[in-house]
Amino acid sequence: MASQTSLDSLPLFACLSETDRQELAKLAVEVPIKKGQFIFKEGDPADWFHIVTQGNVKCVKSNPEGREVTLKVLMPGDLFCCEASAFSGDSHPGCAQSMGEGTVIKIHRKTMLDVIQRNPEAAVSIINYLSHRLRESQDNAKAFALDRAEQRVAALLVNLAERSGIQETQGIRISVRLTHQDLADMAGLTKETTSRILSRFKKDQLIAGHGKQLFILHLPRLQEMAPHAIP
Amino acid sequence: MASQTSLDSLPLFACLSETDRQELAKLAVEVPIKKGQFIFKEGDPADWFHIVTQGNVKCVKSNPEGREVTLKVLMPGDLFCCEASAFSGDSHPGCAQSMGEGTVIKIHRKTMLDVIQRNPEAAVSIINYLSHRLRESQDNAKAFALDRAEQRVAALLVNLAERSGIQETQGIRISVRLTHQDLADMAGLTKETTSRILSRFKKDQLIAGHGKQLFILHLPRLQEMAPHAIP
DNA sequence: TCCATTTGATGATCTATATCATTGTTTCTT
DNA sequence: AAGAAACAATGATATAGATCATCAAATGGA
Repeated sequence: MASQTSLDSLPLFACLSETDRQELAKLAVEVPIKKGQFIFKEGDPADWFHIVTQGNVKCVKSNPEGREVTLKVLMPGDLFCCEASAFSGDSHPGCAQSMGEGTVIKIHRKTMLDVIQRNPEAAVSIINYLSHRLRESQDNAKAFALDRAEQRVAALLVNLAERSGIQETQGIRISVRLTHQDLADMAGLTKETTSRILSRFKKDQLIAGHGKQLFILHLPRLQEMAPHAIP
Repeated sequence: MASQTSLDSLPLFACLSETDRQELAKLAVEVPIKKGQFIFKEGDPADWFHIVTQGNVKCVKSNPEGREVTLKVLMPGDLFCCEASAFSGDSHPGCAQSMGEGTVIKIHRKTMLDVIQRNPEAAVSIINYLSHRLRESQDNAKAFALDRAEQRVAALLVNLAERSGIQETQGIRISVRLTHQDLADMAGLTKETTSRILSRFKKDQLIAGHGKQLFILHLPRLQEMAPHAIP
């Protein structure tokens, strides 16, 4: 059973009545997650709807040779597994793996369907969320198909800065701790190529970083490097 | 105003009451489309919800150098532009271009929102549709990031066979007419690479084709070549 | 039906990024 | 705090697929 406060703070459920929210809190399950732990794996039945409340979770797919792509790094508040047609009860199309200590809330598919049936506004929130995720995913696919390694890394850094950046004196700190391999998996590159590009960015004073602590020093130049939509 | 019959045949609206459907038909606009015509372009305001009723429409994105990716080829019955957050009134993240003669139905964002608010089942249909599209798009991104050219072409042919294939004596005919450039744009490759791979497939008796008429001769072998989900 | 235009096939060459390899640095574990 | 393990930096080399180029075949508009 999830604590009342964790559900209250989710914009997704902001539109629910107090009673409905209490009802939902009773049926939701809060689970702690540890670094590296799989919340579900590709092919598992998708009976639960998940929401990250603390920490970060990555959605990954891999090929038989063991190479991986990270399709999305989830931040607190993000839904996941809905992309797996949790609603229609399909199996998971990819793995969800915790990137550190954290918590997720699990809500059963049926409970969620019930909430949606009774709250058209919640349904619209979810539709908007999914539209947004679809758009992101298509952007990503486009980047893999058309953009150069350097552009992809620049776009990735901009995205991370926007989604998890904290303004500090030295620059924008990326609050998610990521290895070069993690970044490579997100950009669809090898760790070596990613490392070389980051070295170049450091030399050009676009970023700084000791170890896994990353700082964006010059966001505008990175934004310029990342491909723009065509007018 | 859209004809009653075209709306009736859409699974998406199957759950609506007769009255609601008539209401919707009155507010929906049916538009003929010609080959090459843009239904909307990247950046246009997304005020309309579109459904293909006849013909094929492709969703494309391009880079400043003029290279293109086709993110999806829509068949009759497919929604589009919803991925553009039509619901929240954003602008289109990509272009929609007709691949031949056809028809689309346009429903205004507000009308659609209204239908959803009053019909929770319609909302659930749309959520399922979006989940499915997100899943597809993520599969696609994974393929661009990890799969080889040949695997991507094989997977593309399998997908086309499933979605538009017609069993005939010679094999499965792909009912959508596509040039090598079209296939290349879908697989994230150049037309030359695609052409070479198709030549190889022809030599190996996996496919056949005169001109733009494509036949799948050996679906199982193509399915084997296309990457599988890992168990 | 004929000719212009678009599309397909295929060779030669180039290049961005992967792969392989090594050494130094940071981060965990106890 | 020390040693083990994971990670980063960077050079050398390989390669899948892009690019450039040419000619043949199919398609479509007059």
